[in-house]
Amino acid sequence: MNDPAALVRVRANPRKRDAEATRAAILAAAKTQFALLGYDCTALRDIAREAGADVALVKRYFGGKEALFLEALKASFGSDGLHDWDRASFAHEMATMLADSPHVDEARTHRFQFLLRAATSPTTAPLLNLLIQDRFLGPIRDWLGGADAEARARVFAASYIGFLVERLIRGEALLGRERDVFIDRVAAIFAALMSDREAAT
Amino acid sequence: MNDPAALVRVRANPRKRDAEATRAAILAAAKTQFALLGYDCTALRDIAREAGADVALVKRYFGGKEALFLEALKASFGSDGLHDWDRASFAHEMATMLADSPHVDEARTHRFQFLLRAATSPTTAPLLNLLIQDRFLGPIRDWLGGADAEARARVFAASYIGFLVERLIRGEALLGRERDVFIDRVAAIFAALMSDREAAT
DNA sequence: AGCTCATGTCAACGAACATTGACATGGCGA
DNA sequence: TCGCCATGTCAATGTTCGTTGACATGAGCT
Repeated sequence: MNDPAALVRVRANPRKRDAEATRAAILAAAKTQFALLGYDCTALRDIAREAGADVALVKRYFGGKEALFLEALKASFGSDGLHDWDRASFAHEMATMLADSPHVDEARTHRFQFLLRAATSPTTAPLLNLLIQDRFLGPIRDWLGGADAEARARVFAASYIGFLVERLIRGEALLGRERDVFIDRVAAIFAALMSDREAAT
Repeated sequence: MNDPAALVRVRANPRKRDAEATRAAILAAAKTQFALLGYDCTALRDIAREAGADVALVKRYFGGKEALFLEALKASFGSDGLHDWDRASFAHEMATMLADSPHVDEARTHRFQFLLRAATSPTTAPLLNLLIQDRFLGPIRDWLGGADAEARARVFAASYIGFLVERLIRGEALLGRERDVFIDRVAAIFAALMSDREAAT
């Protein structure tokens, strides 16, 4: 995004003619840009410039914008991040991450921002149904386990996305007691969903 | 959206020269289109066609696309819908609405879809901070009441948006036991947030 | 009726975009 | 060293968009 440093870097380190490296660079830039701006607001030219390549190469290596988007989306969900969470501390840690600034867990945030952007763009939303099932809802369901894992995973995923949007909208950081209450409440939601025993009302 | 019926209707009921009516028609069409497609994917020409007006009138009456969007956004949140909910049945009714097809509560869904689209578009997101505070978070906070209403309203609003996104992504309807569990879990979340006494973990 | 100004229509502009095919060029095998 | 093909570059095309100013027209007033 008008990053002069990137241009300098590109000119300083001209890639040797290497199709694979170029393809990878384009894909990496695509992941970033699509996650940041969404499908509609991302220009192939920007991706190409960020990757230090030409727009025409995008067409050559990926076929077109939509194909590039799909590949970037799939690549972003290659390794899911749930397996390595400690179940005991998960709810509280996740809630803390959601309460504080977006820079705490950049990589994870990035991936799910990508998902969110993809889900809320009318152009790409129809493409997501299957992918969501396989790479998002599925892993969550398996990780949750227990009875009615499917439905709980739905609520889990929905809440998660909602908190991401909230953090996206909210500019300033939460502080003091408001932050504590926010974390406690969010943690309670996740904790409840991790159990297959419905809490008493 | 290529709706021949709209064209026919327009030609059949040509508005008499009435600036106010034309302005209102454009604004109504804008509310629909912006909510449906988001800021970036909505073309002024489509809005004008839907309203049976000319593109130039958009400029004359509103000044430009961004101004029209802001006015449409504010107009969509003129009357908030929380006051008239029955508090006793709120959580379950809201959860049911979120579980079932988008057509159950068209108007309310519509308004919040507008908000969601506005929040997730990089073009319009920066404009939202104040509006969100005043017309969305504020009413929820007041409606919730009790201790730490601010923080609870944040979690409430975030969850709500998340469930809207989930419904947007999910194509098919929820059925049978999955639907029941979904509703119960979502209702539990809302119910917990309506109380200022944190549930025991 | 005639004038007039609010209201509506139209065509065009310039920018941004994805896509495409023609062209240049560097690296590698013969 | 020479030639070829993968790789990279460039310019052009067609489309869509927001915006703009010039022009037409109808309703209401004198």
